[in-house]
Amino acid sequence: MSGKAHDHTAVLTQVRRLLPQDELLCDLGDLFKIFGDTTRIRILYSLFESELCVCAIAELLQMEQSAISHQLKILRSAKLVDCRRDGKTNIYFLADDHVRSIIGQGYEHLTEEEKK
Amino acid sequence: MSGKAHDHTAVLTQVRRLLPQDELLCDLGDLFKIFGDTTRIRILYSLFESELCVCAIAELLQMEQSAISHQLKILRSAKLVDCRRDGKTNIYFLADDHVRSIIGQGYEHLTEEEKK
DNA sequence: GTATCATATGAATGTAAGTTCATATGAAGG
DNA sequence: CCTTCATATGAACTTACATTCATATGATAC
Repeated sequence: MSGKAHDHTAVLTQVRRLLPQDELLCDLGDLFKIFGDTTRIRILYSLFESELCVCAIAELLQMEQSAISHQLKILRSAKLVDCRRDGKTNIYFLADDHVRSIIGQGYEHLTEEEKK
Repeated sequence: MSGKAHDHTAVLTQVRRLLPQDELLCDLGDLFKIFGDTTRIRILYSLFESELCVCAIAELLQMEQSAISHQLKILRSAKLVDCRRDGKTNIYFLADDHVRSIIGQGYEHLTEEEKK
């Protein structure tokens, strides 16, 4: 894109070799994008303690049931949560322990910056 | 927000006790939002191997220097990368090992889903 | 000083995405 | 059947945000 600049072909060929495929990098971005929303983070955190039905989450977060449903659909399509039917209600729960690890790492980054 | 629904006050009071403050949840969302962009992920991944100047990153990712600069500013304000002057160029590098851990956890989640 | 390279930045633009509203689906009870 | 509760979903609206373009800053060399 840029015109000719100072040379860094040496470093670049090495970095380029070790850079993952675009598809993986894209998938990673998409995954983290899902964690990048306060509502979804709050939903996931809620499910840390207990599985919950949709209206319980809505009540807990003081949000419309519809908004929660939309977000749960996104979380589900990313395989971060799953659900089962129980009569009229749908019970949602964490589908993956990576959710805890990922959020945990983020938490650590934040609290370490705090100390400085 | 919703009208009266079936009762879950019991679970909710417990979950509510263990739910972090809104400010922390918000900060977590903001942090992950930064990882939720392919360009920024690619920049971070590039810096896994070696520190790089702005125009090297731009050349590597085949993007405008301006776009890279804007994203580096965001990464820097989140304390994920840092930079130092070297003559006319600015050399950027990872500021934090959590970057590797966070991306690593995301990577594991993706590859595990792959297997299923 | 001036010229040039490397980078930063502000404004504008286009697009993605979260919430709301209205409504549809689906299950249980009468 | 019909009603009600729980949830899902599509459309519209609004805001956030990534990129581009033009330009400013900053450093080196002459």
